[in-house]
Amino acid sequence: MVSKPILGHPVSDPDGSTLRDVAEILRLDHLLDASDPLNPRFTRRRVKAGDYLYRFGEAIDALYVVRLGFLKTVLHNSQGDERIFAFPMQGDLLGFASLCHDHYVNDTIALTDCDLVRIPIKELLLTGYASAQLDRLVCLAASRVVSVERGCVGLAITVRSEARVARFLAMLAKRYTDLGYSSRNFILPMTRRDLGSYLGLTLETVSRSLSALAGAGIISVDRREIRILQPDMLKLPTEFPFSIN
Amino acid sequence: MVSKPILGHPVSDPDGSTLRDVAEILRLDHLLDASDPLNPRFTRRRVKAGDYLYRFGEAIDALYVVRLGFLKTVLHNSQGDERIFAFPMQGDLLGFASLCHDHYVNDTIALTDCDLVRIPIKELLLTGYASAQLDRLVCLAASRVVSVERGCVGLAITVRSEARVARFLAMLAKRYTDLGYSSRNFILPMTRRDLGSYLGLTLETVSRSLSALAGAGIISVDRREIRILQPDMLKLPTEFPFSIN
DNA sequence: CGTCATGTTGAATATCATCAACCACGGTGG
DNA sequence: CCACCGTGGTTGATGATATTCAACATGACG
Repeated sequence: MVSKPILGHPVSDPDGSTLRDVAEILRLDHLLDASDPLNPRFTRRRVKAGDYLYRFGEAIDALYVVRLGFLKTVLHNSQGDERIFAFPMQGDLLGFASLCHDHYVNDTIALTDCDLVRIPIKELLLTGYASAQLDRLVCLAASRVVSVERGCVGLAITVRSEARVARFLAMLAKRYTDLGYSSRNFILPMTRRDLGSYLGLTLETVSRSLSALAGAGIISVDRREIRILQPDMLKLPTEFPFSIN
Repeated sequence: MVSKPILGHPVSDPDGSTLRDVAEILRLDHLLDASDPLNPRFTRRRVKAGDYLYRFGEAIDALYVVRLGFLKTVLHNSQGDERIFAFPMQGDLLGFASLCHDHYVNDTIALTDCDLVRIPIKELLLTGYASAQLDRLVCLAASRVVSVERGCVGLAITVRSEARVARFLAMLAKRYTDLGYSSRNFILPMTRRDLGSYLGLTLETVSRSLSALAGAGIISVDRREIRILQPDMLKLPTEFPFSIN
């Protein structure tokens, strides 16, 4: 099942990936030179739902690219409560913020069973070898990380809670569309609490906002199952003029 | 004046910078190989207070590293109001979020007279030449951008307005310390409105929060002039356990 | 079948935005 | 020199909105 094609990109080996595989997962394969048959091979890593990909403070030895599944990126403060600031999914780069430190600066936890490609730091920061192409890939993927996270800042600041939730759903739907999945029906991979932490709201407010959107006939909600009835109505409030992704 | 040493890092040429200069401004010079005397030379760019460094939608041709001064990074939405999501200062990398697009994805405006080093995109994404070292520098500087911006997300989401303002001041003080300036007395380079836009507050709330902190004896405020009286009290509410920077 | 995690909904309270008045400062022009 | 005006900043009163505390519903799992 894992070795099957993902969105039309066949994977040569269930336990390893070429640089080309990585580029395809990142949707940056158009930037790769057609040559390079003897690419480095990257190992695969699988993480079960609820397990940690890495923990705050661990020595950083690799970045990851998500091939399948959902995760959450969590920061714990000294009082013990947590703040989620990203829900990485297929095609996202993980660990980049930690690169300039010598340890991971957050916890990253799988929300669903996940399948990732492991990019060793050595591979990345070493001069020579095929690193030039890899550097370019990582640079551009990282740029996208920044770009997306800026959207999230705007999202978290927007005043009306209903608008925040609506925009989050719109962003998620857009990402599903880009990946070739249905953007009308999907499952929220995170709890209301997680979503609230991400959006800067309490879980009750998230629940109320979802109910309100459902009451207005814009979506229908059944626990984690979301059905978008009026896509246009989701994006309208305080839309930002750059593409999230 | 511009050609004078900055924080002990002499600059060889007032109108050009070597890769080593860039590394020093980024405070990443320890990562550079000692060799490479024939580095690429980067041009300097000066921007007057109030002027644009670049505008949303312009074709992206360069990243910038701030050598001196303060700027603001602004996103305008369709309704015409603006949202600030960064106040780049000395040692910061600019434009990285735009790298994965073919145009700048925000407006960047100088708050004070600024002096920047221009890093052409061609230089960056070209294989060969001294690009390996430059790539490494940019990658790590970009990682820091992400790291800092995540702190800002947490900042913008934190519930109490007073805590947001306090944490912002603490962050700014820390950055001044790192640059070798006084962390007890400094001038806010931005208006209350800008600060509010950045923190997700109105300018009135920012003003009130500053007054409240002053009333508690934690700081003293005279328009843009801030004096920190009790540094410990600034960081206490909802402190995040990773270093901003 | 009970227990736990998750989610919904209600009522009371705290907090921030809004609207508004006012002050200080810097520049311009009479 | 001073009146005038615009920008930036402070402070107050009021109302909208989200949080908090709480009760209850539902589904998963042993």
